[in-house]
Parts: sequence; structure tokens; C-alpha cells
Amino acid sequence: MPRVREFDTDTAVDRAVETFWKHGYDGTGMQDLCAAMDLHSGSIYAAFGDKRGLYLAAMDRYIDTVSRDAIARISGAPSGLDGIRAYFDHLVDAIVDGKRRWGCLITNAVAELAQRDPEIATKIAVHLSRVDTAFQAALARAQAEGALAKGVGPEKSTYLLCVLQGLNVLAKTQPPRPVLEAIVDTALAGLER
Amino acid sequence: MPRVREFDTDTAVDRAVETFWKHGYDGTGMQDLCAAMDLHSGSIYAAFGDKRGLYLAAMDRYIDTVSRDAIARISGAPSGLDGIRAYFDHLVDAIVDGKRRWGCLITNAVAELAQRDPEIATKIAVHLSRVDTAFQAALARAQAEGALAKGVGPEKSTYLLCVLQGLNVLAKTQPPRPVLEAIVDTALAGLER
DNA sequence: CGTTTTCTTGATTATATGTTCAATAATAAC
DNA sequence: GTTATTATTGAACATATAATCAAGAAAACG
Repeated sequence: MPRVREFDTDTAVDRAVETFWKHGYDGTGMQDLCAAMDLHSGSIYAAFGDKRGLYLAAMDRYIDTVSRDAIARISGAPSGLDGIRAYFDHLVDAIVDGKRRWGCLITNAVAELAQRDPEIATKIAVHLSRVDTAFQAALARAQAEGALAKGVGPEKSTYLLCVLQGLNVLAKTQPPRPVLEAIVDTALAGLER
Repeated sequence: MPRVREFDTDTAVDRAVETFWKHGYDGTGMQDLCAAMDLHSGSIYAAFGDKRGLYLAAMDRYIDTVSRDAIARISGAPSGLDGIRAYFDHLVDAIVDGKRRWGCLITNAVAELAQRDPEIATKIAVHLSRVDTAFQAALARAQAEGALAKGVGPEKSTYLLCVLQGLNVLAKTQPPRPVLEAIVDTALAGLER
């Protein structure tokens, strides 16, 4: 019997993702969100509870789309090392002229919110551990393929996670592509046989 | 003829540094600053103009104290590689049970403010390039000492900068010491002869 | 068609924010 | 001691913020 919702939740949240991504949590006001989502505050509050609820939804959406696609590149490569390299190459592309110009929503969330909102901290931890797991699997595969240096194994995943976070931070300083490529090359060269 | 200022500027700014460091720019209100600095808003505005002016002063102070000390460890070591290692070891200590638990004020500023405040972005760039220069010098020295692997030279400084930023992000997720130590070991192992 | 239920609208509210300012207090020079 | 100058105080201000809500609109069902 009810009136049906006029807007599509996913596309609305996608807009919210972009806005939070670009300006951070405190940096974006309800006004910005209304403008970006093309919705009135009432609708947003009806659908998501409050600003924080919308942010939580945006994190989920980000992880389910942007991040999932990125992670998929790791396992969808012909070899373990190729997967890792594909992941970082794509990241570099996105930093140079894609959405990753604003870093990574999750990395930004770590910096801004991890220490004041336990629920967000948990979501972050889950996501990071998912990336970590993907790196682990790729490293194990690469190891089995004999592509890694002696003493290098799946346990180096956190190191890759660290490099990833570093790249996401540097992204915000608009570095030229060769700089990013050199960093990735160096980071991976240390692992290769 | 004037009445003399009652509070010491440096110690007041030190308190501001801590507060901004912990809670970010948007995350700390004038109330917090008044409480932390034990000053009334009027005094703060008289001395620093506005909240942003105080933040700028805090960045300068941070760079002049915390960051300067850290950088000094690089050049004040018996060898180039020792300097780099000392720098990261100290960082790990500070992350585990020191102030770096809240990351790095500059790294946090990159994430939160670099893309919306050009003056802050400039200050950040100056600082990062200072760290980069220190890494470069240490790498050159290590190279001259024959401590680096073939093909590794001063140009790897940005790579170290990236790892540094990554560690500062991970710091906010409260990682256990061995994890941090493993990351540093891996990062440096890739450069060593 | 009428009713019910839900969504949308956008003005309104309460609050918190950064900021100002007039009054007061303290110092240094004459 | 008087005066000139500056610091401190803390209430007050303007603004922006997140959040609410009553009125109107739209759909589904009987």
C-alpha cells in the first residue's frame, strides 16, 4: 500500500561515497550530501537514520564496489606476482587520473575516524584484513610458483598493506606517475626472486 | 609599557599540537583547545588570529620539535643504513607506546586537509621533502659505504617515504610491535646488499 | 474511488561552532 | 603614582550544523 521510494538507494549512496571520499566525514555537511545525492535532508534521515548511518552505508558500498573490484584483480591474474602487480598498477592509474586522486575512503577513515568511533574501526579492520588475506593468498601462490626470493612468503602481506596505505596517503599530494611507479617497482622488487 | 603575556607560547602550542594530533583539525573544537592550553578563547585569538592560525603554528612547532628530532636520528648514526634503521626503530617504539599512537600530525594533515587548504598543502610538501632529503643523504652515504644492493641508490628515498606514511596510517589501528618490526625489516631488507 | 501507508518537501529547531568585544587586570615607562 | 599599552576574562554574537516534523504527494490495496 505504501508510496514507493523515488530514488535508488545504491546510486544515492554512490554519490555519498564520492562526497565523503573527497571531503572526509567532518568535511562534508548535510548540505553537501543533499546536493550530491539530489535529495532533501528529510529523505536522507528517513532512509539512513543520521549522517553517521549514511557514512556507514557509504563504507559498505565502497567496500562492495570499488574495493571488491580492486581485490578481484589480485586473484584474477595468471600468476600470484602478476596479481599483486596488477593491483598496484591499477591503483597507480587511479591515483594519477582516477578517483583515487582522493586517496582511499578507508585509508581516509583510518586517519580521521578510527580512533573515535569503534564501529567504524571495526569496519576498517574487517576491510584491511580482507585485503591482507588477498595478498597472503597471492604471495602463497607466487611462492608455490617459485617466483619469490628465499625467505619471502605469505607473511609479507602486511608489508604490502603498509605500502598500500602509504600510496594512498601520497596520492593526496598529487605525485607524478613515474614517482608512484618507482615506489611500486621497489616495493615488489624486494620480494621477487 | 605593556602588560606582559602570562602564558608561554611554546608550551601553549605544544598543547595545541597534542590536541590536533589526537583529534584532527575538524575534530578539535575551540573548547578542546581552551581546555588543553588552559587559555580562554580571547587569548588564543589575540595570539594566533584564529583556529587555522593556531593549527599552522602547531604544524610549525611539530616540525621544529618532534619531526626535527626524528630526522636528526638519520644523520646522527654511525652509518647510512644505521641512520635509516634508527629512524624507523624509533618510529615503531613511538607507535607502540608513545605519541605516534595517533600517527603523525603531518600524515594526518595530508589525509584531512591537503586538498582543501593550499597553505597547509605547501607546509606539508616542505616537510615531506625535508624527510625525503634526509633519506636521500642517508642512502647516498650507505651506497658509498657499499651497504646497498646493486641498483639501489638515493632515488629510493620516496619509497622509504611511502613506507613511512603507511606505518603512520597503520599506527592508528593499534598494531602489535612484531607486526611493525616485520614491516620495517622487509622494507629495509629490499635495499640492503 | 477511497483509504491507508509511506515517501517527500523544506521550513524549523536546537545546538554547537568559531569568533568578537567591552570590561577588567597587569605591567612598564615617565 | 599616573598613564599608556597590552593581556586576560568570559559573556555574547553570528553562523553553520545536524536533526526534526507537520503538511502535502504518491502509490497500492480493497
